[in-house]
Amino acid sequence: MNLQFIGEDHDHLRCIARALVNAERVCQQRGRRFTAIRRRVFELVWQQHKPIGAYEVLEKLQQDGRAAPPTVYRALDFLLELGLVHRIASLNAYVGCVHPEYPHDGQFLICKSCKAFAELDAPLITAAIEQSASDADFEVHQHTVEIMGLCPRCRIKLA
Amino acid sequence: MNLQFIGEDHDHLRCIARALVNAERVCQQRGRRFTAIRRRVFELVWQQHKPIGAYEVLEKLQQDGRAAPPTVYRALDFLLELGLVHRIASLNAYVGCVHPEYPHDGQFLICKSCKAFAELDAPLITAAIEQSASDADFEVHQHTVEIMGLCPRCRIKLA
DNA sequence: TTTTGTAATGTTATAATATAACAATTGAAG
DNA sequence: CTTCAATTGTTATATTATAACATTACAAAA
Repeated sequence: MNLQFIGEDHDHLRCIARALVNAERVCQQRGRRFTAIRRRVFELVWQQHKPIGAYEVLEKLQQDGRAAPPTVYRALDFLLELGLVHRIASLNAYVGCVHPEYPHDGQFLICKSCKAFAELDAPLITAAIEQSASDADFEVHQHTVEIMGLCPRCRIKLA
Repeated sequence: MNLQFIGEDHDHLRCIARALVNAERVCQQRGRRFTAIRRRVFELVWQQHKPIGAYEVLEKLQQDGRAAPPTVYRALDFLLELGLVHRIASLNAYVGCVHPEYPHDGQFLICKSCKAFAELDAPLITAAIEQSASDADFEVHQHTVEIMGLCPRCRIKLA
C-alpha cells in the first residue's frame, strides 16, 4: 500500500478530521484515553503535511496556555506507542500516521526542498529487508527507512 | 555486497589497521588531510564494532589531552563527508564504514541486545527503494535504512 | 457517594546531542 | 619567508529529550 504526495486539491480539514476519527477509534479499541492534550498534540502534528519537531509542537501548544517539554514528549510517546504518529529519526521530527489501523514501521519519502513527506508501506522494501536480514541470520524487530530527495512538484519547480 | 556479523576469530587490530590504510588512501585520492585528530577519532570509532556516540568519542579523546565538542563533531563531519564513517540516525551514533572505496548510503543491522552492527549494501533493498520512489515520481538523493533486532549470536543466547 | 488506586499532567531541573562565533595556529603553495 | 586557506582551540549556547517528584483527574470498587 502506497500513499502519494498530496496535490493542490487536497482537502486538509477533511484529512485531519478523518485522522481524528481514526485516532479515537484506535484509542477506544485499545482501552486508552484520548485526552485533550493528546488530541491537541495529534492535531498539531497533523496540521502540516510535514514533519514537525517536538519544540515546535510545544510552541504551538503554549499559545493555548502554559506547557513544558515533558507534556509534549509524553503525548508524542503515547501517540507513537499507539502508532498514531511516526518519528523521523533523521530529522528528530514527527509525522501523523496515515493508516494507524494496525501497528507498522512506516517508510518515508521526504522532500529536501519543501519538506513534504509521503508514507509508504511498500511490501517490496519490507521483503528486501527481511531477505537481507535473513541472509545474515538476523531477526528483525523494527526498521527505519527514510528516503530523502525531491518530491514530484519540487522536481519540476527546480528542473 | 554483504558484511556479516564478526565472529569470535575476528582479528580486530588487523581490521583497524586495514581501515586506517583505506582511510589514508581515500584522503590522499581526494586531496584531503588525514590529520592527527581525524585519525584519532577514526580509530576511536573503529575501536569497537558498535555504534559510538560523539560524546563517548570526546571522553576518550580527552584522555589524550584537552578537547571540546566541536573538535569531535568537526572530525566526524569530515569523516562522514568522505564516507569513512556513517551516522546511525536512530541512535545518534557513528560507525566505521567497511568499504569506503566509493561513497554510498549504508544499510545497517543493529543488535538491540549486544549493540553489534553489520553494514549491508544490499542491491535488493536499494532497488526496492528506487522502485517505490519511482512509483511516487520521487527523486532519491539519499536513504537511511536502520534495521533493529537480534544478531545471530544473541538470538541463540536469548532463545 | 465517598473512597481509592491508577493514569495523566504539572513543574522544575538537568541530561544528551549539536552548533555558532570568533580567535589562534598550522601548513602548503607561491 | 610570506601569505592564504584550512584546521584547531575556546567559549558560549542552541536543540532535543528525560529524570524526579508533586498534583490532579478519573473510573471503578466499596
